[in-house]
Amino acid sequence: MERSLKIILEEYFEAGLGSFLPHVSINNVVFGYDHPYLKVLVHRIPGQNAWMLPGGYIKHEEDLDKAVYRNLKLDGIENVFLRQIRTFGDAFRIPGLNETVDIGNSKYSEILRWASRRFVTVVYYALVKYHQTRLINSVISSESTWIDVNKLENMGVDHASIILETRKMLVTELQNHPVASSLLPESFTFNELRGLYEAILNRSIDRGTFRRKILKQGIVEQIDTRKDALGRPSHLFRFNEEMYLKSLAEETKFGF
Amino acid sequence: MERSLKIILEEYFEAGLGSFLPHVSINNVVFGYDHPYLKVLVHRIPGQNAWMLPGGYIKHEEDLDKAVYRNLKLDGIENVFLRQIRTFGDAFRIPGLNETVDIGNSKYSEILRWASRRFVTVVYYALVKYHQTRLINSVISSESTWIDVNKLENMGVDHASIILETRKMLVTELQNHPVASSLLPESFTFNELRGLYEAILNRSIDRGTFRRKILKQGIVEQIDTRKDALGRPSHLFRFNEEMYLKSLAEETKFGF
DNA sequence: TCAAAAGTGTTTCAGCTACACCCATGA
DNA sequence: TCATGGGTGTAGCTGAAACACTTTTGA
Repeated sequence: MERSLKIILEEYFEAGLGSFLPHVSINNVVFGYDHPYLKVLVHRIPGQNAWMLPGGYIKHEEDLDKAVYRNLKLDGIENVFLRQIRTFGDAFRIPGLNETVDIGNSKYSEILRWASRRFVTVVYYALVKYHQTRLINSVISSESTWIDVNKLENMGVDHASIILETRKMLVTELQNHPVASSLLPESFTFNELRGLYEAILNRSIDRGTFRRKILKQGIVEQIDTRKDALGRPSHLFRFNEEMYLKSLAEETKFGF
Repeated sequence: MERSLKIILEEYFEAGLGSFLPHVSINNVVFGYDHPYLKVLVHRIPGQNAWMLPGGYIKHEEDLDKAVYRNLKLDGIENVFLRQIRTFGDAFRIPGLNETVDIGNSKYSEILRWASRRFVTVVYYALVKYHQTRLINSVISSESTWIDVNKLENMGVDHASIILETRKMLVTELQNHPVASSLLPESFTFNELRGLYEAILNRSIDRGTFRRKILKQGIVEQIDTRKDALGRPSHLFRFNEEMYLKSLAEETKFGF
């Protein structure tokens, strides 16, 4: 296992350590919705037990946002809703990292030494359409998977707490903007939409109240009727692009 | 002027360029309230025309937050409410920076070269009690001053847009948490408190509605009566520390 | 005709808005 | 007694919550 990690790292850094900004990394919290579960994307590199958030580094003349898109693409993630959360910058946020440094002289040791220095990490969250996403095992990870956001087990370094903080931001985001559109397929039923809201907010919502509230916002429109399920068939809806963009751009207005 | 800038920079970097993380900087948007104006703190270094946000760099084994406090203290700013906004990371966010680089070999040139490379900047905002603050002209600036947040003129690089974005975050913050306590003196009248809300939200608020709303939250308590002004004397209030902390910690609950 | 799920009606309650009115003070 | 600002009362509106009711389908 040790050997394949070596190869993987050398491949990832093939352009040389000098092509990346030192001391700055990126981490992405990628949310997906698999009715009725809210999930988050994690990685595991060979020979390691703990799950990690996907991440990467920034090239010297690359915009921060561009670097995030590039890294997401390595996992097969495209067409996402992307937003920055914040930067985590405690000097020793990754406990004991320095102890793992090899003292050899190979390129591998050089990489390990580089990656084991102090890093400030800029965290983004991304919302993707779960069922339209095909994960790729990128150069840096041999295993990618979705885990239930309420069952974070075996997360490495400070990534569990990063996910928890990001989850709170997602709640705030949902209350201000109809971001659900980025997590659902083209068409969906009201039940699926409500399930998503319930998953994010982590509580149940009255069916009638929910329906009226969403309909009044005018962000969804009926397109069809589904006849495949048990019980009374439900209508299919899609997001009204125009209204959706409009309410995305709107200033949040509440309180005073 | 050129000469004093040289001295100043050499002083600031006396411990050597190696003591700071390269490519990462900090900028602070410091808000103060001088009834009825919301103000922001800016700097100007010798020989320069444009105003800049105060800022600095992070030491190798220094927490990000600690670096921010250290840099604020250089300006005489202490006891602040501090929150991270986001990180600005466009590769060329500072246009034409490289053109200013001298090609000499002095320590001064070395500093200029170091500071002219690509920087990712982590932006914080701070709320301070304007009338309890005495600005210090720190090593890095020869001029510090408060400017009206609605009259941003002659701001350098991308700092005007950073202030504008931060101002929006402040609005959101105010709607979720009673951050006004960090901007007002110990005691204040309802009119001053309302003036602050109006300054931040940039609109007028009904007197009666405002008073009832604040009183119901229980975050202020009456302490005295002021008799020095024209017209009917107003009551003086102070923030109730307990209730204030409680509502700071509260999850924002609105919308669904 | 029954279970299951979609969809609607309706009552109640809370909170905000706007504006009018009253109060306390100094000139 | 008037101007100036502080402080209160209240009618009307809006919208959320809760829950009961109706509708449409498959078995």
